[in-house]
Amino acid sequence: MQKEGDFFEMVWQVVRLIPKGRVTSYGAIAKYLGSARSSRMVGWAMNASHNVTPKMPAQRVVNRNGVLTGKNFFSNPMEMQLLLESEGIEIKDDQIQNFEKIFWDPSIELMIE
DNA sequence: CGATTGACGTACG
DNA sequence: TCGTACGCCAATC
Repeated sequence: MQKEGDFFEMVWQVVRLIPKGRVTSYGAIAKYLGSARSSRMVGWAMNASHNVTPKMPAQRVVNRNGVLTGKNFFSNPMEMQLLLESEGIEIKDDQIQNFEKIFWDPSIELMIE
């Protein structure tokens, strides 16, 4: 039935697959879905994620800069950082440290054959 | 129904 | 190298 939300569903599914202590970017997810330039749609999908269950670790999704751009969309902006820090991710000034090291690329980790 | 915005990213100057 | 403009697609005004 929710076929009109296939794109959103895919985004949510990928986000749920993000391992603990790892993060990914909107562009990576969009690229994995086949539309690297549709990164905005990923953001929209996350915005709709508030109405989806189970709640996905949206805190693990950041922009390509490694900055917590969507922290303002959480119940409490600092909650996003706290959640990431709780997973072992180091954050400084809303920016993820060692972003390249903990970066989780679905198109690579999920291994598209 | 048309125009604007939006949790981004890439291209161009 | 940094700043600005444009593009994607969908939802909202």
